[in-house]
Amino acid sequence: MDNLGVSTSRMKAIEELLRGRDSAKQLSSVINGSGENGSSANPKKLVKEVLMSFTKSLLLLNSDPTSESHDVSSVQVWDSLKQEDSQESNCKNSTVKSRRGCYKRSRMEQLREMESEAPIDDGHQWRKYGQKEILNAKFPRNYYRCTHRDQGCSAKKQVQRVEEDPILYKTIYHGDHTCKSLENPQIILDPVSPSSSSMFLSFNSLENPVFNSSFPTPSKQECPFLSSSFTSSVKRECKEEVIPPSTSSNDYLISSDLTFDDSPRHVTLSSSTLDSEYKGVDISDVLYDSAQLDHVFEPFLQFR
DNA sequence: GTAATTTGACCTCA
DNA sequence: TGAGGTCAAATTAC
Repeated sequence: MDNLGVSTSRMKAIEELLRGRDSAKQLSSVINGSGENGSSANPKKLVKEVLMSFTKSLLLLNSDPTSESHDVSSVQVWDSLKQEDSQESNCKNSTVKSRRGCYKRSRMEQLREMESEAPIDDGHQWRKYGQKEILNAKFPRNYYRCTHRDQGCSAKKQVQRVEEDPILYKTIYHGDHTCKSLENPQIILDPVSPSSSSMFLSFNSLENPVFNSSFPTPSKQECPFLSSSFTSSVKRECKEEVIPPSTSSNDYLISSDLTFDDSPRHVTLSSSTLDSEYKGVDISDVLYDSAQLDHVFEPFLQFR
């Protein structure tokens, strides 16, 4: 696609990301104790700036209807916009038993198609209701529907590994969420601290080995501070496909209430959302040098 | 005990 | 007619 039609929202988002990257670099310098650029900046302030940058960028991208970057970690293709087929199945009046298999086939419904390097966590809760071997396809197709179907939410999705590139997962969304589970699926606020600017970031572990090695895909017990939707989805997908942790993306909930202990090299997680045993995790290895930061930001900025 | 997943059967539609 | 989508009982996980 060409970039001529880049919207102002996207340009602003990119500006925000660049600003965030600068702040992250400064933060990196502070953590490394290099103090270059004469940066005596307050690390707390820098963290807030980085988080603010991500938040603003994601808001901008999500509010931009022309943006293809609703999910910055994936390639999204608005496959087709079709009218919802209002035709109700004529099975409505039949008994529960005889209604088996009665469904609206997605002939004219709205669908979105996207590919990502790991099963996408879009912030919504999904329940798997089927798996099907597809003719001439190496991998089965998995069928999910919104957990809040009882609230009338008809959103569904199909997930299937891409044959040509098994690292990729193709996700097709059918219908929109009418449930209130999340109004903005790309930005997940930490339910424990709703006032915080916590947000959900997706880092590609293949492109960012530092994340991969530092953060193997955790279970919920192992990492209770991670978004529950993240851990549940990863757990489910891994169980189905036995995805080794090294091939799944690592999505982490970054909380804004990071604090710093006396040593500038040690960044300590002391979020209220952490269980005591996870407080004191040293993430300085993650934010070690600015070269790695560039690597982290690279996928976000490639849309320029 | 409850919720989620698995899987074979069933149904629709091209 | 068969591929694909869904149902729902059985099973598993928490």
